[in-house]
Amino acid sequence: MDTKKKVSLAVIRRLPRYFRYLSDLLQMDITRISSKELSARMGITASQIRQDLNCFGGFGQQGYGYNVESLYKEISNILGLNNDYTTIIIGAGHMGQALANYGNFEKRGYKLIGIFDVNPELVGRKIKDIEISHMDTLEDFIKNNKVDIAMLSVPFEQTRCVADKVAGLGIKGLWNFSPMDLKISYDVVIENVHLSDSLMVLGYKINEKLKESKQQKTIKTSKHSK
Amino acid sequence: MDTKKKVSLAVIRRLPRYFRYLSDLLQMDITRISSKELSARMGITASQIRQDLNCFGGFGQQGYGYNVESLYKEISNILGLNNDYTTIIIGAGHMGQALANYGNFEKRGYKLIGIFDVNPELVGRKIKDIEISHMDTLEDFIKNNKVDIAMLSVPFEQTRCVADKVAGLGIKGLWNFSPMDLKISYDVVIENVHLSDSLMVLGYKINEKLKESKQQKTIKTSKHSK
DNA sequence: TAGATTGTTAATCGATTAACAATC
DNA sequence: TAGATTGTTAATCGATTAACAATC
Repeated sequence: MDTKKKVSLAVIRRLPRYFRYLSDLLQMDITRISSKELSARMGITASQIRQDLNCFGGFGQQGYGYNVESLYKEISNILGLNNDYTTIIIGAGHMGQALANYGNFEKRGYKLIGIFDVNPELVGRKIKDIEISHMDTLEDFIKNNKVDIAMLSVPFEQTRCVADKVAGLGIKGLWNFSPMDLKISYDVVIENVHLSDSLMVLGYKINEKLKESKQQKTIKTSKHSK
Repeated sequence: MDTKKKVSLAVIRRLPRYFRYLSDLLQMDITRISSKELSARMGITASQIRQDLNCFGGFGQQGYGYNVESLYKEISNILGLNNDYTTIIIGAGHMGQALANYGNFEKRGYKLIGIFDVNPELVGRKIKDIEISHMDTLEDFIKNNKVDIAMLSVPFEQTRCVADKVAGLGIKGLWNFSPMDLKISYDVVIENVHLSDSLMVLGYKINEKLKESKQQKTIKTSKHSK
């Protein structure tokens, strides 16, 4: 029946950006915006903005543009930000702690309800009113609580095993911080972060720019020498 | 002169993945690999692998495939992992501390040489032998030391200002952890992380899957009721 | 030599951009 | 009504995949 074409991941990955820019506009008390204006702000084409938004519905009005507040709400809805997901953090090392302490997730409806680690020195300590529990209690916890998302910040070697375990227990999504591409047999959605990949790409870009400027110099020099 | 076409970002973003898989193969003492085998492991087409690698050179050999070690080295080189970049962390909150404590960056040639924060309670404390300095000393530090990369983990509101400052001081790359798209006038390369965007995408995917399975149920039910 | 597998060209697919009729 | 701007179709561009001659 519903033969709507599936929205491409490229579009999805732009949604949080739209959300951020609309949120900014809202804060600046701007009530309406045209695709052209938004295009100038975001640095993408107006055509793409209209194309993107129309994957989900006709949110605009000819001759007027888009109402900032209602578009903001629409995109929140599409992203599921009104859904009140529950999350747990597995691995309370430095990265796990940073995630636990990051307040913005709660604001967006991601409620942290548990933190787990194997390290007895960490177990019992509290982060933001949540006590770190031992990994041994993880299985029972998931069975007794509705847990939507597990944030994985365990060491590389343990990632696969932990991921498989929680996936088997019926968690819906995995947010993976380990530099490893998770492939899970269970019916679970995965989003990889791969910080080190990102840093390597930065390194590449720097390298590239350096080479370019060297080449520029060479060209200049050879001109002079002629 | 050099009319080679610029390699697309899509290809660049796959390089760290190749690097990881080759690193794994090396550890497993596998000396050669065909694009077909690698394809099976990585879940991308053999064609794409060959196409990607050929952007940088003919690293393989007909009838044989690729030598794992030499390909590994080639990709390290392309990514600039033998370059010994120096880095500083600006913002020593939880995320900054997590970054400082993450050992793998050093291994890849990213050497942390400074950490900065405005918080007097943090200034003076040490992370991995590096004392946290006050932000006021940042400018002098960059002038007196070659700093390639600044990792920005400051609060949202301060990101733009800090980014502009360090860019003006001649830093080559910015690794931005704030949920804000940096646009810098200076000649600096930027890589954004945007963790919250990633989490929102995960939320979307979960939402989507949920809708699908509900639809499935509806279809089943309507069949029964017929 | 025969088999395997690359490098590379051509075909396909998908995503972005341009154009414009519809309409507020 | 005239001007603005959308929604949407068509054109273009780029990225992925298929195919195969070259060659180890």
